[in-house]
Amino acid sequence: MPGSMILDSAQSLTLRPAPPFDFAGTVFKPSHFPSSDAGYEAGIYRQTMRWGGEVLGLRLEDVGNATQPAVRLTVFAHTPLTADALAAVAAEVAHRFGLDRDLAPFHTALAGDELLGPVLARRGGMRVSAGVSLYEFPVTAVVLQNATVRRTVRMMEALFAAYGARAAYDGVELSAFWPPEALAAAPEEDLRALKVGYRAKTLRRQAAAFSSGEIDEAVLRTLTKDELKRRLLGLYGVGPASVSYLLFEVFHHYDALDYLPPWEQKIYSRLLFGEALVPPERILAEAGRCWGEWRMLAAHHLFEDLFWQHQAQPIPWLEELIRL
DNA sequence: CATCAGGGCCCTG
DNA sequence: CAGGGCCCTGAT
Repeated sequence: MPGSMILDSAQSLTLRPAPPFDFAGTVFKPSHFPSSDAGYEAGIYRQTMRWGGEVLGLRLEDVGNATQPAVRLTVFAHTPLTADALAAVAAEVAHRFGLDRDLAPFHTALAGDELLGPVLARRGGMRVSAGVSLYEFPVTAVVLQNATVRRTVRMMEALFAAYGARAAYDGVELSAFWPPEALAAAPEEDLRALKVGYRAKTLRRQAAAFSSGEIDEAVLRTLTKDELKRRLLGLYGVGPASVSYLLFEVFHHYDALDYLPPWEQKIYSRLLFGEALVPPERILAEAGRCWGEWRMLAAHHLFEDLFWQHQAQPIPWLEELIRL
């Protein structure tokens, strides 16, 4: 990998999400596998972002309070962005981190929920967020398939090392994603050398779909959930599990809980029923009954809250499920 | 040493 | 719609 690029131009602006807002719960999802393109420490979130052919460095910091939430966004770049480009980046960041959404109706509807109420009191205002792009998200879904977390992390880092970049800014050095063209052009055997196995084919085909312009995220954002789901399932390597993640984390459909993969099944079995393993249909039915159109958002709150608790004080049964 | 499942999905019959 | 196969690892 070439040396890291220095991003020494910094431009800042302030984003103002509607209350309630939880900064930490929004930028850092403890249930996600760690990856070197992002980091959260001492109340500051940093991640790289490939944007318009450039690698940018983002820094997000909480500068608000309960009644007037505010996020200071600083965009680091090799050369300063134009005012329009900076505004476009800010709008994209606001979208990716759900800062353009209002969770007040969700809170009003479910503050009295037996399971969710206490979680909302602790972590109320946590947004649904995915820092990565629509192309990058399926990459992370693909390295999760049929793999334990340890292997997922290795595959992801091997891909960063071979095809990504390194960016130094704001006192840190982080990895950055590659443009889809880079993987679309890579020989399958080169990818296999990174020990991604059968995923090599998937990664190439997805990269090709994005580099050819066949996918237009702006158009996808305007589709209904069902139509969007149909289109996303057309992406090679995206099946029922990945499409749920996409609908929820990238497109912010708060009701995208119609399928439960095995790992989630185990965790929600404990959370909702206090049992080791409950059939997925029963979990889905219970979520629909309790939370209706908010079912995935509510489930996400319970899920992340559990991982926050686990960080503070390890939970044995969860420890076993997070097999590194 | 062999076997198997893992935070799926594709393809075939 | 069911089930085999897929890369590689770590657990058994």
